[in-house]
Amino acid sequence: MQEAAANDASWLGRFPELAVLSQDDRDLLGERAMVVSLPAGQTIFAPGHPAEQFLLVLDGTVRVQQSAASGREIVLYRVSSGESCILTTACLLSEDSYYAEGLTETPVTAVAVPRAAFDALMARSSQFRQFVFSNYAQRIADLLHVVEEVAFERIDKRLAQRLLERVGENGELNATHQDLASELGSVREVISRHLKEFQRRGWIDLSRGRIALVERAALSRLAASD
Amino acid sequence: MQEAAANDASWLGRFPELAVLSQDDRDLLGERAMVVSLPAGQTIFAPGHPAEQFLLVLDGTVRVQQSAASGREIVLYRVSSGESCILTTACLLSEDSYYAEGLTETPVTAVAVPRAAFDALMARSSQFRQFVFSNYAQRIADLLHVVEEVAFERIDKRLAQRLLERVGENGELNATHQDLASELGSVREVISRHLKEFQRRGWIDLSRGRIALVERAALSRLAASD
DNA sequence: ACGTTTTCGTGACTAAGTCACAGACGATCG
DNA sequence: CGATCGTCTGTGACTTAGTCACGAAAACGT
Repeated sequence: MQEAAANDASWLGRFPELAVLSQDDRDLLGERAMVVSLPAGQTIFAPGHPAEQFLLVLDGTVRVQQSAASGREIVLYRVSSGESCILTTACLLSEDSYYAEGLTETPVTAVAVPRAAFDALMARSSQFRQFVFSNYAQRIADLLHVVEEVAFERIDKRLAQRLLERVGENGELNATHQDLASELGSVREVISRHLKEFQRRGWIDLSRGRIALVERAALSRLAASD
Repeated sequence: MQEAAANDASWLGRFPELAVLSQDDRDLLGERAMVVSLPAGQTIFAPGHPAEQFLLVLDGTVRVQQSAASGREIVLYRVSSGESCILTTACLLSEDSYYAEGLTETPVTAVAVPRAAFDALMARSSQFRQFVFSNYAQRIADLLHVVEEVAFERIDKRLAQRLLERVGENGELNATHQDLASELGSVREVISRHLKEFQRRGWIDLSRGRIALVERAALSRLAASD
């Protein structure tokens, strides 16, 4: 973890909801918060290893996922630039362990607000409270969305959605079948078979660790089907 | 909705975490909060119909569930005596609609804290903030548990767990197969078949709208199996 | 007692997940 | 270059879960 100079709160521009803070509150953040850099693949929080800071992501993405004893995993949501990793604060307060973990998916630059500064801002700034609450609300909405998908949606539809979500500018994704299975809380074999069927229909092109989307429209249609 | 006399904050005894509030804060709740009575089957909040008050449940239970377009449902968690219906506050802040709804499952007595009083307490009482945050944390933990179960657990195990959870003092439950399917986010036929199998093994006794647990130990074993 | 509504049972089928193993690709190193 | 090794992918056979289409049985009201 690298620290930048304190007192530099230029990063505040990334968080429109914090722009409304008073000068005093902005100063507090400038003084107490630190910009940190994390490599990809770093664990931010995990069961039995809660985070001690409130993180605001500037660059990169943090993946929050749940792992089962069987080894199966499911991605709950991602925290990206301009968003906060609010679950870390909830982790601190819950006696029950969480079984959710946060990992940096890319190198991440983030602002770490120490617990004491976080508490102080919660106490004195209604705008900051508003920011924190709307973050909670967003994450709860994300979790409800996951429940809905896992409980009620077909896997081929969900797979098509993910392919479209995660495709890069070049129309490709670098992901193994196992990676996609872990995204969706499914297993490789099932994903492999559906990908194969997509390929048979000419929708995608498969190679080892790489998927190229050929017929985006067809995938979109499946992704939007009821 | 019936209101009780204001200024009577004797209900505070039900919330140990609020016992630590200052006298001023307790007075505020006594003055502004109102005890309300709701019949069973009442909708507390629903998509496009958010609640405008922070509810603290004194008696009865509120069921929070999610409904899919197909008609399938899943219970997310229940709010019972001494707990708060914190999702209502998150609902207010989230632009995305929620698709979760809250229903009184029994007649419910609750304390309704108006928005303004809630905001005032959040501003001035760290203990109240602590209370609200730990409520959020608990509900998030509940949601994570639902995700884990739906994504990774077998339906027979989950069914056994529910039977044990929801059985009454007399060793019976009044629930249709459809009710149990809606609890678990499954469908009636699947539940019927598993119940039938449980009965064949002598674990339960079935009659219309009623299930009697005969071999609780066997159900517990299944519920705890990995 | 009769028709109506709700609940439950069941067979035949599709979708998803499990298990076991084989083959194929790509990097690395003599 | 070709052999080797770890990872990734393909596939068949099977179990579990969900869908669809019925029909039968139990409770309910009049």
